Order: sequence, then C-alpha cells, then structure tokens
Amino acid sequence: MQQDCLKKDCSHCTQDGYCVDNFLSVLRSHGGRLTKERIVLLKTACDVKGHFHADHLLKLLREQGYKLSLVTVYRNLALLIEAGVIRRASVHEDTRSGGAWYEHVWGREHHDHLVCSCCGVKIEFSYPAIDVLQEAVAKEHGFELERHHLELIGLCPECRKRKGADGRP
Amino acid sequence: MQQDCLKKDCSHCTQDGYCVDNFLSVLRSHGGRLTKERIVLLKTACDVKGHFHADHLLKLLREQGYKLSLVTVYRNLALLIEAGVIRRASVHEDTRSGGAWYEHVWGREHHDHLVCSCCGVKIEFSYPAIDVLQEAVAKEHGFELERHHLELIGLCPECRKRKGADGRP
DNA sequence: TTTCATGCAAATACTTTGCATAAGC
DNA sequence: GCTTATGCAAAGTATTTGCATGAAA
Repeated sequence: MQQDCLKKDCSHCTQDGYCVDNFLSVLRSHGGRLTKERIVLLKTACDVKGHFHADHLLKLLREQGYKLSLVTVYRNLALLIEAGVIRRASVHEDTRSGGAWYEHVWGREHHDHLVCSCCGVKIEFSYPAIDVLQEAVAKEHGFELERHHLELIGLCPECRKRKGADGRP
Repeated sequence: MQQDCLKKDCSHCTQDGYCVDNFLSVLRSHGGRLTKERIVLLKTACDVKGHFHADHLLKLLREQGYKLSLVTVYRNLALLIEAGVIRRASVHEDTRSGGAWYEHVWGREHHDHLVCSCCGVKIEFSYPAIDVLQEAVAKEHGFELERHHLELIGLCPECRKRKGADGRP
C-alpha cells in the first residue's frame, strides 16, 4: 500500500487530481476492476467537504447525473476505506443520526471530532499531544496501534449561550 | 441526579448492594414505576463483568429464569443510562460486531478501550493525562465537555506474536 | 470469453412502535 | 381505578446477499 499516494503532492495522483492509482492497486490486489461506477464514486467521495452517509453519497451522485444504486455504494465503501480514500468516522451518538458516517481522508491530516450534544454540529480538531499519549497507552499494553476513534461530546459555544448555562443548570 | 449514588460506598445503595435509589429517582422524574422487570434488569446489568449487547443481556436474564422480552430490554436501557448505571460503549468497528454494546458504570472509574482489530479482545484502560488534554481541547473550542468516546484499535500482543509481525508485514 | 460488478428484490440485523392486556401506585 | 409497562406482532432503518444480466480485462 503506497502511503505516499495519500499526500496532496503525490506524483501518482494524476487523473484529475484524484488518487486513482492507490485505489487501483487495492482493486488489483482483489482481482477487481475499475468500473465507471467506481471512478465516479472515488471522485465524489473525494469531493465531499465534510461527513457523509451512504445514502447521502448516492444523492450527490444522482445530482451529478450518475445512476448507480445504493447497493453499489455500500459494496464500494469498503474498497474506498481500504484504499485510504475515506474512513469511517462514526461513533454511536445519542441522537441516533442514522447509520455510519464517513469522511474522505485522502490528502488530509489526521483529525478527531468535537460533537455538540445539542445541535449536532461537528468540529474537527487535531491535537498531536493526545496522539502521542495514545501511542504510549498502546505500547504499555503491548498493542500495535493501527488507528483510533476519538469523539468529544459536549455543548458547543452557541448552545451554551442559548441555554444560558455556564456549567451548572 | 445524585452523583454520589454512583460510588461504591454510597449509603443510598442499600438493596442487595445495587443502586436502586438512583434508578428510582430517574423513574420518578418520568412518572415511571419500579416493576419486577426493571429490578432484575438493573441487577443483571450491574452484574455483567464486561461488555454486553441488548440480546446478550436478555440471554443472561433468561438463564436466571426471568422471562422478559427483548423489547422490554431495549425500552429500559435508556433508563439505565439516564440513571448512570450503564453507558453506551460502542464505536463502529470493522468487524461489525452487531449493534451497540454497553457496560455498567456504577461503582466504577472512568475508562476507555483498546480493541484488537484481529481477535476483537477489548481491554480497558484509564489514562488521566489524556482526559486532561481532552478538556483542554474542548475549552480551546469553547465546548463544555459532557463525555467522550475513545477507542484505540490495533493488534494485541497475542495476535502480534501469532502473526510474527513487529510492525512491518 | 471468462470473470467480476451491477441492479433488483429479498433477506438480514438491530431497534422502535401500536395496541391489547397486565400490573404499579 | 387511573395510568404506565409489558409482550406480541409488525414496522422501520441501515446494510447485506442471491441471482440474472451487463461490462471489464
């Protein structure tokens, strides 16, 4: 898996600026084929600004005039994850927001999320010190860390203001 | 909500050592009733050592001779969470383990999880320094932190050994 | 021209809801 | 006795699977 290909300036990523090469190598390793559907899925997933659900991605594709089915979206999300193009970013929330959400990861730095428990707004942050400590914890337990999920849930500034609370209700 | 009641030495928790009082106050605030089903649910949820799913909890109840339905379990999990007896501990994993998992929280310190991506083993840890940094991040963004989900995913010592990998495949 | 991907429909898994009956308070 | 909880069956939502057709390689 060519990790370099996830970077913005990767020389492999020639086709319209999308990381087709990385995706291709994953397909090849499965004996898979590069269909039209997979190409538009790749591009659309990369173009999404924020977070998306499977059906959201389908809607975006339909709006662009492509006619693929939700089944195909589901079947290919796994490939896109394996290719390092997107990642699963969901943690079960109280407000069961319906299914898993994803975000594209290609050409982006690692980050985690702050989620407002009231309005649901999601804010990205990255805090290298936390990552370092996570590595320390993993090492302490003999784990070889692959990835992590961190979601901080609380009240965003707006909701705090609106509720007139400063911590005590 | 009497936070004290979550501690092991809480004087309210008289009935067989279970935190009935705290659960009761939540019920009362909803105009709810303390049924037999809710009592055994409370006890069984507190007795589970590790993590559990809704249907797992039902099985445990059935094994003890109680005959409640899965619907009742689902309906009361929300109450148990509100009473601070259990919490949702699930993060979507690759090995779709089927549904949300819970764990009881009453009388226990806060902790997070290390999950093996290979065998699925879950190890609890607590690392106050990480919690402190999370508070810092929240403050930085004007959030009032309520809770967080942290799951570190990687290879456990056993799976590393078995795979004969030291980091490079 | 063989093999794999797609789309449809149906199946599955988890969770929630409507309604009649049973049980707290 | 009033009102809420339970259990059943059915609905709902997110996701997966079987199978025939269509498209890559």
